[in-house]
Amino acid sequence: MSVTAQPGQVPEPRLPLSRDRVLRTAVALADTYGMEAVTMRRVADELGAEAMSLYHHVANKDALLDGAVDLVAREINEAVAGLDPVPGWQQAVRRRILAARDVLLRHRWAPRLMSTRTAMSPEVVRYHDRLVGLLREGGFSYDLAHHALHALGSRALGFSQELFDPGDGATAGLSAELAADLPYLVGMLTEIAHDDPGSILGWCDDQVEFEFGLDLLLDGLDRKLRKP
Amino acid sequence: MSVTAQPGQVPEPRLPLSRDRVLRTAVALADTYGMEAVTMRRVADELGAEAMSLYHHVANKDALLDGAVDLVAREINEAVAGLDPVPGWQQAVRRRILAARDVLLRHRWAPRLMSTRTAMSPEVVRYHDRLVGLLREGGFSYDLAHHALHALGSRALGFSQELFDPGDGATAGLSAELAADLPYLVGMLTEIAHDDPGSILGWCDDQVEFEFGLDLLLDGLDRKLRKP
DNA sequence: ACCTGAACACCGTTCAAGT
DNA sequence: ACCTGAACACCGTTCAAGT
Repeated sequence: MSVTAQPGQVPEPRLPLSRDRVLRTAVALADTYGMEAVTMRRVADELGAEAMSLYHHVANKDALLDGAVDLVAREINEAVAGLDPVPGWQQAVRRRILAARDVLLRHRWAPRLMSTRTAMSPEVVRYHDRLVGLLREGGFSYDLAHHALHALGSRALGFSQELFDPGDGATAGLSAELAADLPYLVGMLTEIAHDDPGSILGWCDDQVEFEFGLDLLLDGLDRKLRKP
Repeated sequence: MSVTAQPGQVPEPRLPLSRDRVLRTAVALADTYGMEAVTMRRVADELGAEAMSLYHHVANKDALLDGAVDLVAREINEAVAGLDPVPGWQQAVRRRILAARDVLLRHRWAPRLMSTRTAMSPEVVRYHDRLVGLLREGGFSYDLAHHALHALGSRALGFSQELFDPGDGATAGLSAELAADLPYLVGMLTEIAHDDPGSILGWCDDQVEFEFGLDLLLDGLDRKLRKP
């Protein structure tokens, strides 16, 4: 129903669409309902428009997803830019990466999308440029910095691939039959359950494990830096 | 056209479908044409059947993909089982992971799928059980082995997330304007191009970088093992 | 210029029906 | 039991048409 403006009532003049509004809507939808809710029809609906209208602001769905990733990466760069300087390259890199991680924890769909996108996000590239800058200031050769980026992989941006999410019942799914074939995993689970009772379901603290892996890499890099 | 058997000619009695045939066909399709070719209709077509027939052997598409991942993981476990024993936990783990990687290089679609699947593959779990076994024999506590699995992440199975694939023109895409904002990445690229001319496009040797990161982690773990 | 409706080619999947 | 055709609800996208 199209209505002309009425006196004394909000005319609802519907903001015109724009690339930025489209991308922000996609991000908001993914934040709230997950990636599978991000369809052209749904995004348009949220904006009070038709699916086809989006194509005037975004080349196609791939471009829309690329744009959404770029928006999140910009948020990371802004968070990282606000960080106080810290002495020591290792601490500086560590804090920067954990700050990036904080942003990604607010957009849990983003890591998977980032690793799927084929086009590279300018903001993601920018993030890595600044990270190399931090390493250079810490005394890294470009060659070692390059290896460092590869070694860190997705950890540089604050996430790492979790192969199983023990949260959804890794142990619960272990039938007695299956367990018999998995002596080491069962041993690991039972011992840790004994040391720390009540932690068997969802027993892996993601943050702790992420930092463990990160520190292992940073320590190793520091050693290579000192005696190449 | 349905034909009755004719004398002197192959009757083409079409093998009956089976879960195994369905899964193998899915893997073969993905190997040859990539994941996007794996649709219910296409898999059925390849088997000379209708899409709906697959549902008698596989619960739905998700189950089909889970099964395909499991098939690849089984291939990894078989390859790994054939490895000669090696002294030293670090070398043993290293060789096992690189053997897993060799298998995944034959199924390039599999890593992405493995990290997307929500259900856990029995064969993937089995792989990790044996890996923990190797660590235990090397003197790891269950606690350190647990941290080690998390630290290795997808590297344990032989892959790691590449954020950009420099193969598709990372440097080519750098306009002069953009480059001005990326002093460190440009510096890195130009220096390495100078040291190793002709390697600018696709200059990152995936295998070398994978092993660099892997060794960094294994060295770090060894240090923790010796003085906890 | 920006937006839209109808239509197309493609999904995964349900259901009732065939053998 | 195993397999199938038609149909449904949902995609992304093209196109011609509206303002």
